[in-house]
Amino acid sequence: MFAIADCNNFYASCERVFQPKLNHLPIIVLSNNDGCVIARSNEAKALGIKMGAPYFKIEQFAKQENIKVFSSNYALYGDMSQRVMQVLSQYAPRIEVYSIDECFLDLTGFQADLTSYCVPICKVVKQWTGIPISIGIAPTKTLAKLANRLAKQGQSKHGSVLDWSSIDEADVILASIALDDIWGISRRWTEKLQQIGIHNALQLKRANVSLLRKQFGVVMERIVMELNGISCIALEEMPSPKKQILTSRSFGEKLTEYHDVRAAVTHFATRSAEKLRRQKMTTQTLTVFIQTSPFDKNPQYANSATLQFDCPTNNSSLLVEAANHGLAQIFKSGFFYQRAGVLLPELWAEGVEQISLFDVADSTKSKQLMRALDDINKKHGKRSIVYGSKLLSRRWQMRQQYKSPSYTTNIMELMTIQI
DNA sequence: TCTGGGGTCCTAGGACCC
DNA sequence: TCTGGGGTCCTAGGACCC
Repeated sequence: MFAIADCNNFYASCERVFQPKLNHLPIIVLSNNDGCVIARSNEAKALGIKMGAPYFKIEQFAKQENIKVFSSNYALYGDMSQRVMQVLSQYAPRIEVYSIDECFLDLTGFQADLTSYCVPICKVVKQWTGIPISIGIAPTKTLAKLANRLAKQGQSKHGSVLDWSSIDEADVILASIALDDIWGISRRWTEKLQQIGIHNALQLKRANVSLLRKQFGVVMERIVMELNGISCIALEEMPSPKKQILTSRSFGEKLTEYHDVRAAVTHFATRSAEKLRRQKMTTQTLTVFIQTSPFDKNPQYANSATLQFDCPTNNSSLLVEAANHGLAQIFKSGFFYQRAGVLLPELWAEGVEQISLFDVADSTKSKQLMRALDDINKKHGKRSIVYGSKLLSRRWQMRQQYKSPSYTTNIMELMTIQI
């Protein structure tokens, strides 16, 4: 038996915790670079703001309707997420933190009425963190997600909690659910399913499984089984180690100069190395890529370069050097670059890598240097020590015009109260 | 002027092994 | 007249998630 707890309009709710005057007012949160809408309060949804809408297209409307706009503040959202997850973890022997705002709970074997068990969870999370959540309960993850969606739509007699098994005519409900509201089914598959006469969740539940397996593969087969109440997607308690690490950004403005892009790439390589070390991993491969904007009417260009290290490493200096080397190979002047990134596509656990027969580098020294670097940056602020090529330019940095303070993670940005 | 940033899994096909 | 059986690894592309 699964429950899924899902924070309502999570990013918008995080902003509201620290500005309660915004309760009941329309709020939107923008993606990095203040590009697209990625979260909306219910009031903003009611005004017709679409998920993913480019901000510059709705800016006028937002002003006109007095919608409160925020840049993404991931320091805040990440910290608030941890608080919510910590509370939830007290209510089940096993949980799976599925995303920044969602968590599966294993309720297998619980004797109590599950709805009565979960209603207080919502209350406590709200009281202790300020974040409103909804809970869906079902024998499979897929059905739990559907129950959660129905709860959010106000279709439960118990407020924000809905147990799938308490629904009298589940098939009638299923018939009213669109295909792309099902977890794992998006636009392409919706179109493909409609072509073979399947138009809603009930039809998919009753469809011929082996036929669907042939046409769509095992992923679709699992979805159909799960709709039928047969659990195929297990709870994954331990986060599995990362298989790749990507650091990339759109630039705050289009860049044409090599040194501007180089500064960005140096930063991405440094960040990637930091992520590697935090996860105690190394990489033997680095890919650096650059691209112009697909929306740009100017000539388009995109390219990448992949470099190999002699031995797996997480040394920032080596990654920065490789990224700069790769950039030199692919950079062409005359283009308006919009985005760049550094990808580490295959990772190793630190210490298990194959070293080179001829490697004479003192790896102990390298490790000590990186530890000193990380310690200093931790103690004295994130960017106390940086690589020189990052200082060539700041023009790549993203726009964040509407960012709220990092209330919970930066002592300098604590909330102030006037009496 | 202005359109995000991370990830994962599966499959088919080709190359290769004994 | 007739030419096996059982595998692995890698890659690209396509789909999906939040």
